Amino acid sequence: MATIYDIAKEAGVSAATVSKVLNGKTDVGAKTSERVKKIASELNYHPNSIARGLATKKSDTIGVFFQDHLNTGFRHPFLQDVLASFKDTIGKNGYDLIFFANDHPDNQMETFEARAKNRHVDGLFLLGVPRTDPNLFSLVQSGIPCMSVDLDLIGPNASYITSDNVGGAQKAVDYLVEMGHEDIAFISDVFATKPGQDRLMGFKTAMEKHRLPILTKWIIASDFSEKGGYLSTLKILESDHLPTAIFCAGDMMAIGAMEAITEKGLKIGKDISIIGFDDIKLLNYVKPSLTTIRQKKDIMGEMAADELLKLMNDSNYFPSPLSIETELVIRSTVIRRGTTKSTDDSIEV
Amino acid sequence: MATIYDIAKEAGVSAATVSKVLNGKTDVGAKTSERVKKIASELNYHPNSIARGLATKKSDTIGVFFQDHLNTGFRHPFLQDVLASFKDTIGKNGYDLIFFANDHPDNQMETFEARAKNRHVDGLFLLGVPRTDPNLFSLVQSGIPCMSVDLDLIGPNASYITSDNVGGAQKAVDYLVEMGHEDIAFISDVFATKPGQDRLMGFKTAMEKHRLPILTKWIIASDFSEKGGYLSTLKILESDHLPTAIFCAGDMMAIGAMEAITEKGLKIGKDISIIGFDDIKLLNYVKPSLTTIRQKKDIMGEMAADELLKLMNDSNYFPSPLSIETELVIRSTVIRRGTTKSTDDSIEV
DNA sequence: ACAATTTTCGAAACCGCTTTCGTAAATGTG
DNA sequence: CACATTTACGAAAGCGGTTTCGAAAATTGT
Repeated sequence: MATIYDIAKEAGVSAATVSKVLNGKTDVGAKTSERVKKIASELNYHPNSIARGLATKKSDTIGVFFQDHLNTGFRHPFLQDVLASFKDTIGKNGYDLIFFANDHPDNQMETFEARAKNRHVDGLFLLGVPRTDPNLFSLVQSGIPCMSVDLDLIGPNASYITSDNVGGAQKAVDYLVEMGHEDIAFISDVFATKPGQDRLMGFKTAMEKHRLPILTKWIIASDFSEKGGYLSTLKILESDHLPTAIFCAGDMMAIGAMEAITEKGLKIGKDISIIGFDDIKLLNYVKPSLTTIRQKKDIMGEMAADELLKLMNDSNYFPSPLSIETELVIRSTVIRRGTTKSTDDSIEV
Repeated sequence: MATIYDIAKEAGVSAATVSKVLNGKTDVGAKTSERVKKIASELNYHPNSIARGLATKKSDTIGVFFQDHLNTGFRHPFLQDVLASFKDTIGKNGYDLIFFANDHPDNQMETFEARAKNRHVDGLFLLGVPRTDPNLFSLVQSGIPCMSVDLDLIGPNASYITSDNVGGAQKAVDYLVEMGHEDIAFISDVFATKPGQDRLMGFKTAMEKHRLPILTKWIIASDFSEKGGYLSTLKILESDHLPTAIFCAGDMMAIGAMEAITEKGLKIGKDISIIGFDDIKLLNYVKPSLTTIRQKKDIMGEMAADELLKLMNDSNYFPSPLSIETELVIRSTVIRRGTTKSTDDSIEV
C-alpha cells in the first residue's frame, strides 16, 4: 500500500503538500498539484481512512443499532424499508454504515456509548431499540449525534422520527365508522413502544369523538407478530358478542387476525372487517388484500438521514422530533355495514 | 475522552504498561494491573479502535457489499436471510459489519479494492454482486480475504458458497417426473448468474436422464422478479401446446407464474403444476402454497462466516468453494398426473 | 529597482495506541 | 552471598495521515 510519504518522495515534495493536494486545499501550485495527482494514481494510492480518522477525529461512518423485539435481524418488515432508504441518502453524502454486532464477545463493549465511541462513528441511527434500554440515557448524555425511529430520544444532539401515529389511528377509526362500524376492537402493543401507545391513544380519542364505547375486553395487547395477532383475535372471538371490526396496530398482527377469523369459519369483511397499520410490502401477497394505514417508509428514512446530517454538521442546530403523515390505503378487508347493529353476525356463522 | 495517557499519568505508570494491561499481556505485575484497571473504569475509558487499527493494521471489521440486480436494498428475500445469519455468527467473533454505500460521492472510491483498503476491513462479504463486475478481478488479486455467496470468486484468499444448484434442480425435475409430468418448462436466469446457470444445467441433465424432450420455447430466461416470472409464463401460455409443469429458477418468478396462470383462467396444479426454488419466507403467505426447493439460508450464512474467519486468521488455509445441499419442500402446487400425456389439457381450459 | 504582498511549500507536532527491546528489580540457585 | 534467571516496566519508534505556522519564492505596485 502506497502512502503519502511514498508519493512525497517520488514527487520531490513533502508529505504535507501531498496531503493538501489530495484534499483540494488551495495553497499549492498548479504544476506540483498535477504532478502529485499523477504520481498518486500511478502508485495506485488509496487513502487510509483509519489514519485520517485518527488525525481528524471524523470517520465518515454512521453507526447503526438494529435490534428488534422479535430479533428478526434484517428481516423486520417495516424497519428494513426505513433503513434501506436511510442508507441510500446517507450514502450519497459519503457516509458508510457500520452495523454493530448484537452480541459482542467483549463485555466491556456493552453500552451504546462504548460501542459508538470505540468505533468513532460520526453519528448513530437506532432502530427497534426498546425504550426501556437502560443505556439510552447515557447515550443521549454523551452528545453523540443520534437519530432514531419510533423511539422518543430527545436531547441537544438526539432526535427521532415517527409517523403521526395518533393521527393514523384516528384515520383508521374514522374510516371504520364511516363504513358503518361501531363495535370496534383494537389489538395493541404490549411493549409500550412509542408508536404503540400513540396508536392506542389515537384509537381511544377517535372512539370518544364518535361517542362509541371502548370495551376493555376488546383492547388486547400483543407483540406485533403474526402469531400474536392470531392469538389475540382468537381471544376476541371467544366472547359471544363480537365486534364488527378489528383494528390492528400492525400489519403482521392483522395477518394473524385474518387467519384466526377464517379458521373460525368467519368471513373477513363480511363478518368482521380488519384494518392494519404499516402497509408492509408483504401485503401485496396476502389475500384478501388488507386495508391499512400506510407509513411512508421511504420518506422516513430519507428525512432521518437529513436530520442526522444536520445534527452532525451544525452544532447550533437544535432538533425537534419529526412526525410524518400517514395515508389510509383502502383495499378489501373493510366492508360497509348497515346502521343496524351486528345481529346478522350470528346468522352468518 | 480519556486516553491511555490519562490513565498512565493517574496510575503513575507508562502508557505502554496501560496498553499491556488492557490487552491482557502477561508481563505486568498483579497490583499494577489492578490499579490500572480500576482507574480505567473510573475514568470511563473507552479504547479508540481507530488508533488501535492504525497501530495494528486490523480493524475487527468486515466490509459488506450488498448489491443486487433489482436494487432492492436490504429487501432481497434470499440474500437478506443469508446476511442476517452471517452477521450473527461473525458478530459473535467480535467483528462489526460495515456496509459500503452503493453510490459514494467520491469517484476515487469506485472499486471494491479501493473501498476495502480505505476502510481497512479485515475481510469482505459480497452479496448479489454481478459476476460481470470488472472490479472483481483486482479484488481477488488484492489478497483481501473475501467470501461471497452465489458468485464464483476464487483465489488464494477468496472463496464462495452456493447451494448445490445443479442437484437442487435435479431434485425438482425428479419430483415432477415422479408425479407424472413429462412436459416441463423452465424459467431461467437472464443474468447468467452462477446459480442460474447451474439450475439450468441441472434441469437439462435431469431431463435427459429421464429421456424427456428439452424444448427451447419452454426455456425462457427471466430476471428472478415476480414480474419477470409473470411475463415469461404468459409467453409460455401463448402456445397451443402447454406444458403440464413449470419449474421456476426462483420463488419470486414462481409467484409471478402463478398469477399468470390464474389470470388465464387455468388452475394451478390441476392444469399446470409449479415448482420454485429458494423457499423464501414470503411463501408462508402466498396461496396456493408453493412447492419448492429450499436453500438452507441460515446454514449458508453461518458457514460463510466461518469460512471467512479461516481465510482471515490462517494464512496457510487454502479454500475451496462450499456447496450446501438443498431440500425438496412439498406443498401444494405440484399435482400428480396420469401417465397419459397432456391431451386433456385442452379439455380443461 | 525596491518594498509590500501574495503564493507556495515544508518542518514538526499531533491523533491514540501497539510493540520491540533494553534495563532494573525481584527471584531462584548452590 | 555471588551469580544466573525471571519478571516488571518504560523509552521510543511507528502506524498514515492532518494542520499550524513560519519562511522562501514569486508577484505586484510605484
